[in-house]
Amino acid sequence: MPEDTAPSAETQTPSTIASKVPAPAPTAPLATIATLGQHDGQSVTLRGWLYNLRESGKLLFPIFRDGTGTVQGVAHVKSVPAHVFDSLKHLTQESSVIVQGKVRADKRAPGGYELDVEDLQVIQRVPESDPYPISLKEHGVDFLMERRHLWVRSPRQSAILRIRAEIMRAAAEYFDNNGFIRTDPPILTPAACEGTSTLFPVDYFGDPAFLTQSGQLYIESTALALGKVYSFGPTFRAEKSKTRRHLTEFWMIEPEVAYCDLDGLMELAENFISHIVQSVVRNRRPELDVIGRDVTKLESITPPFPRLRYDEAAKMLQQAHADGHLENPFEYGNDFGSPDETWLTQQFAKPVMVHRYPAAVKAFYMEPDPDDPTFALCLDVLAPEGYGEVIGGSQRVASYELLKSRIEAHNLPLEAFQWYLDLRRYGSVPHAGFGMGIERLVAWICGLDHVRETIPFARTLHRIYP
RNA sequence: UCCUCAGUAGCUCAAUGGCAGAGCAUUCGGCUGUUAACCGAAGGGUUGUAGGUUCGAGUCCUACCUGAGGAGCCA
Repeated sequence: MPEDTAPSAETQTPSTIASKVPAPAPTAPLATIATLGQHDGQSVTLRGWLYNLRESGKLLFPIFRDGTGTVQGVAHVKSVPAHVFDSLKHLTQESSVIVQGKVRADKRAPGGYELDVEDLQVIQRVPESDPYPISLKEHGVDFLMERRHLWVRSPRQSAILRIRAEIMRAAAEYFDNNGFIRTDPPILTPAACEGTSTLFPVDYFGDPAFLTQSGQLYIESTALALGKVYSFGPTFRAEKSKTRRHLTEFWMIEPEVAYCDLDGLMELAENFISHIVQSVVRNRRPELDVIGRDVTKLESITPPFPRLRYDEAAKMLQQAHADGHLENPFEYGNDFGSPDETWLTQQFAKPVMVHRYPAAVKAFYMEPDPDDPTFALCLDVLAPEGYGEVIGGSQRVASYELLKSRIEAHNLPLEAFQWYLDLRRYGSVPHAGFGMGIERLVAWICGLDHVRETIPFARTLHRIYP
């Protein structure tokens, strides 16, 4: 209730007291800007902030935001009480207000409705001596990231966070509706999962420990207990990557399925991604419009996705270099470089699933292809429009002897993997899983050029504030 | 770790080696339908740091700091 949330005059510093005359709280029923259409012709109370203020003589055009959207108010000097007009006229950007007004459909309004202001209660007035730093004009990346705690209020950033939330909801929904059990792995781990990436060390009561880089090994365990499982949580990489695709802390959702092979995994991946994209198209259309995303490109994301063996992709890359589309030649047997991957995804309208990479360039736990053991039964899903890898996964090594020799060949500490080897000692089965980076998926679906805008507070190589 | 680029007013950016500038923001004034409103005025500067070249350096040179983009590695 407004009476409960309004700070008393005693708790405010003199400079932020809204008015010497305490304004009575508006009494009309509460509404949100997103649902104004249900109140056409009625007086409602909105609780929010002043986004912008324009004026034209005796007319004021305040734009309010409340977290659900923005609406333009209209206040004429003759139509509102004098103290309301005065405090509105000198109101500052991002001051918090409770405003009462009559909803009126108007063709000139971007959202279809305007609010004829009737009453106004200023909760906290931003002093003009220290104005809100993020103006409506252009700003640089560093300036905005330094004020990320305020930047999230902007319509574009809010829309992205709403789409992110829908992506996470739909992703969990897909697994929940298809018989998966969510089993979250630990974030504090005793050793590297893969022994490759650089990890963040932490002191665990005097013992060394690390922040997880993947929950995969742990959910292989729960998959053999529960059949179909997934995990969803933050993961950490201490690599000094400095690109538009990298964060040091990011969210990953990982399914793992017992009695699943590579073909089953590819089917899961294309259905999973399609479900997420179509949920966003269906449930977050206004937000996609706010950020200017071409929705037709998302509507076409349905199964099946194109599948490409590593061999075929390699031939395409070599041809692309011969034709002058790629600067550097692709050397068969290597993993794809970033420019290779970008070019490859631009050849397809849908995500492309590249499978069966050379085992030599892939992780130790990947099952070799029985048709040719120099290849791994693995899968990368590359998002279109140049976005690149959003999913990496594989069928896992099922044989105890092979897994043990792989661990030794990679110079990994065998004792740390005894529990993992147990999964092959007691009822080993073919199983497979993948990990999907949420931020890269958000970047692709939103059409962003950097992952730092896909998460409320991005952690990058040079940023841990705010 | 390597390569490239940048750092000037609160913000975004100009300034041939020769007086430190504009738009926005802020304050004041004007305007009864504005859409990042517009018009007029005012205040606002240790040009990232240290050194060097020069009659004279925001500009040229050296080192350093900070950030951005890319490579590698990955989701």
